[in-house]
Amino acid sequence: MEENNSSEVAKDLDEETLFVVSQTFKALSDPTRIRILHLLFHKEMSVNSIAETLHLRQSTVSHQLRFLKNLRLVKFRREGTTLYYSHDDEHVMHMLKQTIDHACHN
Amino acid sequence: MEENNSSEVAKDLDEETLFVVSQTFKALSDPTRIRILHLLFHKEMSVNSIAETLHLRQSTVSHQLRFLKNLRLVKFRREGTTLYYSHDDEHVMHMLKQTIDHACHN
DNA sequence: TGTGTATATTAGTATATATTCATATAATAA
DNA sequence: TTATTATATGAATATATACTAATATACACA
Repeated sequence: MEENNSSEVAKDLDEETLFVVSQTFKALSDPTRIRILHLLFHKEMSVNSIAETLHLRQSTVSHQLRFLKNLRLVKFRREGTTLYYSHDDEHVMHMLKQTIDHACHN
Repeated sequence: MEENNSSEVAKDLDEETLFVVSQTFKALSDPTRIRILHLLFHKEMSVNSIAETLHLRQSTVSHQLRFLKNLRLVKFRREGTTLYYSHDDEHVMHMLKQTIDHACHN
């Protein structure tokens, strides 16, 4: 008689799962990325407008957006030379929102 | 007429909130800490048994447990010279579990 | 073709982090 | 007391990370 593997005995996690999970949380572990994702909660924004709004260098924002894009947490659409970024992972955004609500009492 | 602050306009997050949120996710962003917390899902465990189970040095486990304890993600009880650690934050453990389930298809 | 604008990339640097070894502390038993 | 066991701590090191300045690329338009 076997138990369902998610109960009773904790198997060690396989390497791929560990990597994906740790990378996901790493994305949310940096104040700059949190601020960027927080901006993208309700609307899409261009790289420059994100930079201006948050008082960050264009280069800094672009680097962090690449990080988030690699994890498929954001996506973009092009309009001329402007790239509009928006969030692309409901689960992660929900976790972020909940944790922010939990942390700040506004 | 003011909107509820959580709608329409995204205010920038205050520094304290950013710190708390980023630290919370940082706790979950390291494979070693994930493995430790994963072990503590269902039971309490001593430092040495965690180290043995995960094939880690006692020192490594102790350092990471201190990190987790500072964030109040784990607590411990003493029995003689042995300290039994267990998880102490349902919200964080729930996020971790969900993200693991989402990442691995076992 | 050139010019201007928006974004991406590269390389360098400073800081943060995880691990390890060696040692310290704490509780217990003999 | 001394010895033993379990855990914590401090210092050193290697790696990872975030930011910046400078430059490259991509697109639009004259």
